[in-house]
Amino acid sequence: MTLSFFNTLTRQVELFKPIHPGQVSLYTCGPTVYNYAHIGNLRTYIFEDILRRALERFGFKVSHVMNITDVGHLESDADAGDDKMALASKREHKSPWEIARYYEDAFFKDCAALNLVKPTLVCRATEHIAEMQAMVSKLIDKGYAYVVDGNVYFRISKFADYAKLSKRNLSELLEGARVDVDNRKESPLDFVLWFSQSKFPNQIMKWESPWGTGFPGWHIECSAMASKYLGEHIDIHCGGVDHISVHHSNEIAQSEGCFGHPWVNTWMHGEFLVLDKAKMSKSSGNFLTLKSLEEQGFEPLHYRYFCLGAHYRSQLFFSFEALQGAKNAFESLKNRVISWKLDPQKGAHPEKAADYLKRFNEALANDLDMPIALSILWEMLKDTSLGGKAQLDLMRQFDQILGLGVDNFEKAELSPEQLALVQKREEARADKDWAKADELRKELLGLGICLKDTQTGTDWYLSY
RNA sequence: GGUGCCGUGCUCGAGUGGUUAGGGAGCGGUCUGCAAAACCGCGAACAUCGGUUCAAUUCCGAUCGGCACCUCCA
Repeated sequence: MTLSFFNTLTRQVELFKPIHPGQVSLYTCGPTVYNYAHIGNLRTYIFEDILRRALERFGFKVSHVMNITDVGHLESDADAGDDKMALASKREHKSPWEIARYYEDAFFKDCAALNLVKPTLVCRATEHIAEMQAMVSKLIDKGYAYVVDGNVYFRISKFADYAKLSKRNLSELLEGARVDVDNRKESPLDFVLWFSQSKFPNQIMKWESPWGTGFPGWHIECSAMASKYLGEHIDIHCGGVDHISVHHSNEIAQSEGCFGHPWVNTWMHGEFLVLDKAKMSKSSGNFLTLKSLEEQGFEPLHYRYFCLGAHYRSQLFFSFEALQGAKNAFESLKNRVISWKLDPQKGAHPEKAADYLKRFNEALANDLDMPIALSILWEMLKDTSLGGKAQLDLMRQFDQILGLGVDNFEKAELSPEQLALVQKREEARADKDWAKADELRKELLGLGICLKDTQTGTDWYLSY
């Protein structure tokens, strides 16, 4: 069985073959840390987490690098709009550095809550200014970049393959380009590598450079850091679909211009989570965070499960109703797992487990087809001929990919007061005082506890 | 304006040239003092209009609708 992935570069599902046998270099574009990550951002990191886990299941040693964009960037290369770090800084009365560290920390807390496997290396843009400058210098030397008034721009016309990722022709892009007020550029499509002259002369985050004191363009950080830690030729680079036509196209141009050879073998992009018929936008402030979901009674893992229901290359429409469905399914799954843990029965046909695992892995290998993987999971959950023991074992293996935290599923503890109520009801039942028993049941239900009368006594579980 | 993707039952969401996806919700049943959980069963779909074909939800075209990208953005 071999992994296959959809490669944006070729627009096809391809058999995955690493550059070095048994090893994979993976670069995933990280967050810009001027605000909380919203659930749309997080969907992409969940997709990348499944990818990471899949690679490891198939035996690869993965070097996974993620950047943290902690430098402020303008809304466009044309020096228009606002610097989001500076805005946040003003809003919260903190220095840009404090803002960056605060939201970086918040981001990793969200990741942990979603059971995302940590990248093997996380790197901050502000700690790699020298590497970026070195790359910019090299691009100038090779004629791929030019300096105007202290700003450095990438010369698109020099890089013939500029549209190879976006599959759009240059004249089309030029026609579509919005009015560009930066007349320092040779072409509207040229993008900034280094900014010394911006409308923010009092920029707090700034560094000395051969071209003037300023800050790097947005795209250069990924190229500089990816090559520093993963080399000049990497296996997989991921991000959201919005990055295809600008950010990643620019990264390819500057990296391949600099190195003189192809840079990334496989480009993978996660589709958007769509909310209220509009995409969630971090910069417009219209977004939901993990915290907003928690305030409505949803745990981070409910959201993770919700995301697994759709293929990463399909748009996923968010609604609280749909999330509630995911929550119900997740809790039902959890209760099954707990019952297996408490009473691992041997089934009539535990040997069928191997087939379920094979089918699950096949779905995974087929461009991370999690909706199919989930349907196999549910088929397995309901197949009592396997027996709880085999089902639990299989569930643990599935969960190495799904990341739902099966090992942490435990029967919740009741407080002594709650246990006393359960006891009181049992006594009422023994006395056949049904009215009192029902009243106590109702009281417990108000505390989120459902009772289940069995032959061996009264059992309980948490309602959801 | 340009480019691309998509349109499946009450809902979310896979998939396929002829044969059951799956989850949630709903309904009926078994079980129960009553419940709950579990289990069994049930209903219901492929935007519209043409075309290709023995056969189309699946292929082709048009229309309508939605979304995304072209600008910081997952």
